[in-house]
Amino acid sequence: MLALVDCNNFYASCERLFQPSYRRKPLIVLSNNDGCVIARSNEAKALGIEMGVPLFKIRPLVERHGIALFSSNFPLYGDISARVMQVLGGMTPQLEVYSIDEAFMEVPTQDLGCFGREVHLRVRKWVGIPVTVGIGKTKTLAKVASFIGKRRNTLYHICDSKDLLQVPVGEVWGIGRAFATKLKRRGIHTAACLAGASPDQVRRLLGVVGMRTCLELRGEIAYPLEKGPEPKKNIGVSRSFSQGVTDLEVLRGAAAHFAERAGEKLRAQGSHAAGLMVFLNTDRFQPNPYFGHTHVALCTSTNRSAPLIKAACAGLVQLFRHGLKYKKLGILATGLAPIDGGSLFTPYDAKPQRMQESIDAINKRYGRHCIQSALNLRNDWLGGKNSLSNRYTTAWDELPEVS
DNA sequence: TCTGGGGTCCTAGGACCC
DNA sequence: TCTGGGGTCCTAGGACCC
Repeated sequence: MLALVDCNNFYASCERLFQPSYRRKPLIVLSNNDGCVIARSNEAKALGIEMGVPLFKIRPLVERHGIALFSSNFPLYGDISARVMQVLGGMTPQLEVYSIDEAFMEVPTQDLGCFGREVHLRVRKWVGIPVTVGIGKTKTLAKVASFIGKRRNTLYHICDSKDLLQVPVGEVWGIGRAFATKLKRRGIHTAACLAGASPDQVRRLLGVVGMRTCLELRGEIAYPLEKGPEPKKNIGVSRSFSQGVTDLEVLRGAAAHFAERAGEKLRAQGSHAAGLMVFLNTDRFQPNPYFGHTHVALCTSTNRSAPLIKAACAGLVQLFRHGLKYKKLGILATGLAPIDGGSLFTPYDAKPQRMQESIDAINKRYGRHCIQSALNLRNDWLGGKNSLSNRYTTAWDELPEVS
């Protein structure tokens, strides 16, 4: 049997962990630039705040009900997530960390209820975060169980066949808006109905992906538990700007920053990139937006910041058109491959490599961005985070104080 | 005025090879 | 007038996830 452990309203719960006065109060967490809602406490959900709505559309509601606002604080959420996963890792022979707030695990005992309750209690006690445990024969059924558990507000739920009747087909893991529309058009409205359909028919309608979901709902494993974390096949960094940017030099600062960040991510997973895709757009909500993208090949595969920055800036200059007001810039490292020491034909120069290692060592010891590209000094593209909480667990000068 | 960021997988079609 | 068969790799686009 498989369990899905899902942290309830994860980002909202993280904020409450260090500011308990917000318990039982409506609270929302906002995306970059305090733009959209990306997490809501149950009280905020009850007020009708939808996932993903832009803040400006719900301002009146926020003020009327005194809803607490938080800017997103990913250093905090990432650290709390790691603690939750560590606790889960101690309770199962096999854990698959699925996202920042979810993990699948093999249930090592016959007593499913006891296991579900124990997982909830242990995470609650050791980390302080509420989780819902869904148990089923497949990942998709564990997801169904978690859906029911959350709706009934229980600590855990074990999937049984009647549950599928209560789950709208669009709520099934793997069925998004487009698939749900196609299914409903053919009279398939619930998970039970999808499970009852013929897998071949579902395959013709939705392709193999849809068919796998159908099989999983019937109790047949199509997505086994994964062993270790696979290295990422793409690594991207992008940001929207709160104010439109017209100045190439400001964009260059942002491009350098993103390339440096991408380099950090590449080095962290031990990969090289062969190229860099650069994206530049104007406001997508205005008429005739500009969407530019270009690919820049790197002379040799690398994960060092300097050549990545150079490539990012080269791509940017290609895409830049005078007189436009840009709202978003992004880069994507492509052609990722593990570092293998290079081949006979790749030129290898140890010096820049050693320099990168030294920079990383200094930054690790004295703080991120202690040494960085001078281009990064131009950071006026950075948007505001008006309601940012402290990094309670990852920054010495922001630790909680007890008086 | 204000609208997130970071991923995955599958499929179809074109280029190219023998 | 007749115009093969089989394979790989790459890319773009669409669907999904949190």
